[in-house]
Amino acid sequence: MITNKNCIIRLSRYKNALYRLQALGFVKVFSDNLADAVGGTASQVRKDFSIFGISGNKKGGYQIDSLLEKMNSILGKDQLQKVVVVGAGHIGSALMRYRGFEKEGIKIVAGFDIDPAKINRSNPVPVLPLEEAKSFIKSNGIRIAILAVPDIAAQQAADLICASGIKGILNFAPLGLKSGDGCIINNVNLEIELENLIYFVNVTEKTK
Amino acid sequence: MITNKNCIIRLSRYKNALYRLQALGFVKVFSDNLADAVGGTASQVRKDFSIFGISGNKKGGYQIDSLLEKMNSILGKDQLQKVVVVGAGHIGSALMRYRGFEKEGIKIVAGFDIDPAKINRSNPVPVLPLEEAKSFIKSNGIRIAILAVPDIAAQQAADLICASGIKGILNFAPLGLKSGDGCIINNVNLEIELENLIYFVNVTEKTK
DNA sequence: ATCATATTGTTCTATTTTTCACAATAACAT
DNA sequence: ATGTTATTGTGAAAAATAGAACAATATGAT
Repeated sequence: MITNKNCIIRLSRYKNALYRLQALGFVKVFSDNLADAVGGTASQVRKDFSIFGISGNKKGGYQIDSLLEKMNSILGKDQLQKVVVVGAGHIGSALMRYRGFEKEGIKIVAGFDIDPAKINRSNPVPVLPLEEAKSFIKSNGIRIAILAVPDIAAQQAADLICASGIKGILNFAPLGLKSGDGCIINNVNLEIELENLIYFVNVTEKTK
Repeated sequence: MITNKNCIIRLSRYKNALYRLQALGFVKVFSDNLADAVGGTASQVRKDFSIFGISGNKKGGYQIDSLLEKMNSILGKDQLQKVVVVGAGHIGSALMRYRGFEKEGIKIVAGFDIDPAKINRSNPVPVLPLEEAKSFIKSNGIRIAILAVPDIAAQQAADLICASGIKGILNFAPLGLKSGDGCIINNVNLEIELENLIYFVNVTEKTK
């Protein structure tokens, strides 16, 4: 089993680059093309492919359509992924309206909030009371949730949805969460991302 | 010079955890407390500190306030960071309204968009025409930008703001950008984050 | 048919990152 | 004062990751 997160992230990037190349009319691709496209080395592309059991043709490179097929299968994109958003504040609402997930086979099917003012059952993506989250998640077999609640509420909300059957949480709360049982948490911390960027901008300024 | 991005990210996490501990009334902290708080090992906490030249007291742990002072200085948080958002769509607008940056000393001072319908000069965070970005960035000495435009427009927008003096871009467009000259690009790719989460949820389901 | 060439796939090497282990030592107890 | 203990700080070991190198080989040229 592959545990290298960066490796999986590269796989996603390869896939995205391949779609762009395909749209431009390319049918096959070489490891160095792909390396260029995602900003890596040709060696690493081939190494990654080898890890995933993807093979090409000596001197002939890789067929883009068959590459995409394999990658999509590895990434679990052969079936629509239904996702819920917990927290309908600025970030949560923006994610519910964001169209970028559709082309990736990811569909946000509902949002949840404790604030009655945020409830709206007739939205394209309905926003429901948090109390309904458990039954909704269970009856729809949802496994993935996006958590976009204020940090104070984050752990409690995480516990709730984990107990409801959620297996993976993309956490936007600026706070590390404890995940009980078999629930995986990936953090997207915008403050930290910006801080990080600021740090590297500062140090490169200084050393210049 | 430290080039290890994860190390800097951990530093931010330590800092955030320290603020929480401080709010709870703690005055000093030990490496294993911090490790618990951020989900790491005590060894790594001490090693990280050692890398940054942060030292504590044998048997006495670390004084939280002095730790925070040093970390904030390393992370460049001794001065307010002014940031602009390019692209006032769902994500861009949500970021402009997001309050979480303030407490980190990060202030979004303006947004920019090409769509005249999005322009609003009287907003708390004004949204201005993209044509004004260059002069605004230059005259206000902005170094950091958040890029939240559709992928088609991303490279062009990145080039524009780099040429205007931006030194670091937090890129939300689901696309790797080429950065000319001395501009650093950090990518936040939500589709890839979700894909990654789905992958790991799938593999842990299978192996269970 | 043979040769030259381009490209993969994989092994081996180098680098980076994390973890372990323990000496040094400050605080506390007796 | 002396001894005991808890905790840091760091050097060395281990693990993980990335990169280089090159043999294998399919393709196309002559």
